[in-house]
Amino acid sequence: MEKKKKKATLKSIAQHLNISVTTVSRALSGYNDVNAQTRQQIQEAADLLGYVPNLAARRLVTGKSDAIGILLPVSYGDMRDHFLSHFLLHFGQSLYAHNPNLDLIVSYAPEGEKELATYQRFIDSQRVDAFVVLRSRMDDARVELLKEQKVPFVTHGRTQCSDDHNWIDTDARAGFDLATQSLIDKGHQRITLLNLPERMFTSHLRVEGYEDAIARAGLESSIHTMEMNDEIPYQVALDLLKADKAPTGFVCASDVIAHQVVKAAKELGIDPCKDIQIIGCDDLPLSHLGDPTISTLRTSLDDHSQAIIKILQSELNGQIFIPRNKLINYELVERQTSNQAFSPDG
Amino acid sequence: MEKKKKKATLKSIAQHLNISVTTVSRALSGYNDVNAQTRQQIQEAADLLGYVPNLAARRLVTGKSDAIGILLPVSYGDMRDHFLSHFLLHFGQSLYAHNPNLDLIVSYAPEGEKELATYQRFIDSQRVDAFVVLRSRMDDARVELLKEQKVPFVTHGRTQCSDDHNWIDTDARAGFDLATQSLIDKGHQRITLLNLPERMFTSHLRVEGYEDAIARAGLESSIHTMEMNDEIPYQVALDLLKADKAPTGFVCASDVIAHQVVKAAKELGIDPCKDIQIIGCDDLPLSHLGDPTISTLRTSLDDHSQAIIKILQSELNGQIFIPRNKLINYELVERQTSNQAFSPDG
DNA sequence: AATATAAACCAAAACGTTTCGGATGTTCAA
DNA sequence: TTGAACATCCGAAACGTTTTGGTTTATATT
Repeated sequence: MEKKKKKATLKSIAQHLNISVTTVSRALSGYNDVNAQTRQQIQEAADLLGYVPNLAARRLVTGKSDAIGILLPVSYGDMRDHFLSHFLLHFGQSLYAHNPNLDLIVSYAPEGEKELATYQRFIDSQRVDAFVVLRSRMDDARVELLKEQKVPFVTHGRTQCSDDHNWIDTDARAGFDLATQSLIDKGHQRITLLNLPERMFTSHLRVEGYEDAIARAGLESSIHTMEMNDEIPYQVALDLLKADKAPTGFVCASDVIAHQVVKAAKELGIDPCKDIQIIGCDDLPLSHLGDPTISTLRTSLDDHSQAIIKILQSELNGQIFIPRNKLINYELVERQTSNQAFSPDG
Repeated sequence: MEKKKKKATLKSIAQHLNISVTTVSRALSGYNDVNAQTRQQIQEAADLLGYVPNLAARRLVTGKSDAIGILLPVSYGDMRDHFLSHFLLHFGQSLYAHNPNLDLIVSYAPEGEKELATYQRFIDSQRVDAFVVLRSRMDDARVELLKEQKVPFVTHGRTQCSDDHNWIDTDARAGFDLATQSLIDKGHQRITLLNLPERMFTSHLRVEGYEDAIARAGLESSIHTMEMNDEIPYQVALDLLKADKAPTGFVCASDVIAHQVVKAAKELGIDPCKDIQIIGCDDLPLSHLGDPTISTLRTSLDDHSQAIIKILQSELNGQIFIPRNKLINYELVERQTSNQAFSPDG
């Protein structure tokens, strides 16, 4: 009671019980070379004094930081990324649920010349035990750096050399096959894929899935690639819908694109739920609240987080390195733009 | 060259230059009791060897962690929060821009019995120098705890006792005055406020702003309070629109509510841009992409982040404690649901 | 009785900083 | 010539852990 507000340390517990610091330390970390009764006394004293280990001291001596780092790859104009921001929230939660003593350290390293230097500083200061690398690129210098420095990491998205590092990714191939097939099943004969640029690895996978389904049905492939903004997909959709033999089925790489197809259709007096049908991807909030509600391919961010954490965990414990990976399934959520009967005569 | 892959430390620099550790330390931290030439030599050696200070060691001795903590107040069913997730992204970015050596540590402490214990553990382990407290509540135990333990913090949102702690908040009073006034200026005679429950402090401020404008114009106040979900606001809007003397102007506490008003209006054959007009709040992505696009009150998340960081900074440097605060302005973004001429005869 | 084994404990070193309290030599005013 | 003031440097302690390499005592084995 006289120790007042002083922070409890191993030493203070030790002299409180007239015992050595070593024993207190070993008792609290569960070593078995301490007598059951002694351990209990120590535990009680620790609880009483409200002992919480000083992490800096522990980290200094062990060299481990018990922290995971995420260096945000966003740049300034790029802050509205729905996936990234929600992923962060989910990952933080999942990490805590998995182990409340693991810290998540969030910093910032936008693509560019200073990107690698930022990673290097992070590694050197030993702030984190492992990284989660977001927005992985085909040819990703971050991956090379981390591999070379032997820092554990998991990428979100595959890269060129996915064989020799950990990654998780969405199964875009299966997902876009599924979406395309569902339109085929409804009787669509002309189905188009509105895709994003090929610099992203996923874009290729979307093409593969789409073409798998198209080929199975003996239909003709029709793919349009575009940047995603508020204007271009809208124009593309407008042109497509005005053409002869316009497509009736639209599989879109993003809900944002799907939404612009809806807009273009409305403009032309085409019913976006019956005359044509549309499936997007990512299940953005606007998709289930809009008018019409937009069908979409959805993945669970919890699945993403869980998968990453599982890999991280085995990585941090394991002695030998085995590259691990995990594909996350897409689920087709059928909403108004694809859950009604298709009337090809529209 | 022979030191190969060994990590550079103060000691290694010191013996490399045949000089004391103290001097190296003081040179690198910019003290002025070291000769200019010596300092330069040290700096060069440090750069050459790629010296990066070991943060654990520094933290151990200084007792400072150079880290800001955010304990997410979300619970599991509650992960879709648009503000929170985007705020996190922005804040991380802004913090880095302000000082790349400050860590942001994200963990998790949902409202409930364990909430305070989580904070306490965080404080005791000295992981962070300061907290950002999100989703502040009127009567907030976290605030009490942090005040008592004298840990610096800023709340996002005011509390009962806002006088004696740091906070930032949106200026909901001014914002809702502005929105209401803009509808008045368009000629609306019956304007209703669709508000969120009063347990949130902001709800009161919205009422004040709304009533200020209504009173100035000599109109009649009409307020409806509801939970925000996919059903209730829709029903409320439906009932309101069907009634005699239905309101023509709708000021909504959230874009989600605004959106449901649009939906209800469409259902009843009422034009949500001309027969009635609607202003939401928060500028969710669905608002500028939807059909119609929804007018909204917007704040800049960068403003939020900057304000918090500024307060944090003076808090961490300052010796005497002066409670600081900052109101963030709302900006009225006029889109289709309020940027056309109003035709009251509809 | 001697020796091996096991159980329980501990002193001291180490981790890499920062900082306190000088120490040394040089310069300048009186 | 004295001593004060300054510029520059440094040794050693401290921060709170973990871990190494023991020692001591009791028990089991030969």
